[in-house]
Amino acid sequence: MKFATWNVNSLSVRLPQVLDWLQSNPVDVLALQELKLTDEKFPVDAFTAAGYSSVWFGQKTYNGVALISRTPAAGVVKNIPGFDDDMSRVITGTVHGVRVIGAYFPNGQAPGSDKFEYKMEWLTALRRWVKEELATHPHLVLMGDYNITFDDADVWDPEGLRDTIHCTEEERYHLRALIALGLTDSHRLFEQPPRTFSWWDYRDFGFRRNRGLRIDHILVSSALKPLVQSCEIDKGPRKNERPSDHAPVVVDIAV
DNA sequence: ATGCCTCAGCTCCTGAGA
Repeated sequence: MKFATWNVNSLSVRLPQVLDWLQSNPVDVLALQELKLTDEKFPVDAFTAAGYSSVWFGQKTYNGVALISRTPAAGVVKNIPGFDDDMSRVITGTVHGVRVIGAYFPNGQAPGSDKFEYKMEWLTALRRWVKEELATHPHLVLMGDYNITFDDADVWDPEGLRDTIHCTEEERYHLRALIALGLTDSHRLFEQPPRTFSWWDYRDFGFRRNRGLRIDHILVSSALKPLVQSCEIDKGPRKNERPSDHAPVVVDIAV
């Protein structure tokens, strides 16, 4: 099975690109983030016509997540149970026995800000939710836009960006705490080219200069780890006209 | 230069993203 995650930065704008990409990359599950549309505007018919089932959790202007899958997702849960949140950031469902959590982690803006504090609380709540889900679903994939880099290798300018948002020790602590639940970063299971990123700033020719960050991740449970065949970041869509600032990440798991 | 793009919306500027 192939699993992919893609922050599309407005599904209304990016729908044709998503459909094109799915046609060339017929993955089994695609997690989308930053839909930036309300539930009634979700283009369910377009995905149905493309042979995909959809579950979604939209929001006006900001956030919004979805799971697009070849076979319908079961046991769908929206956001983090027990964590009061007015933003639509998480959608969970089971596809072919694999529990899939698609998540749009908070940006956090800047260390010390209210939004950073919210990010920390959200990360603590997410970890509890993932731990609960792992207890009943040994086959689990946690994927999405994490808005956190693991270490310097994920950052185009580690010195210049040290301790800035996405690169702080506090954020990385939470990322390691997710790993400590028994999850593995599928990207690092394989030899990867240096300076491999998943996001590039729209400004200042960020993509052309490969000034990016690796902040979109696919973490897999310990039962899935030995079954992971590949993990690739597809820079193709970033070369489109009017691209998302993020590229899709794709993992192939023999399950 | 708290900017440089891009997107949404109470749209001709502002907030947010990362």
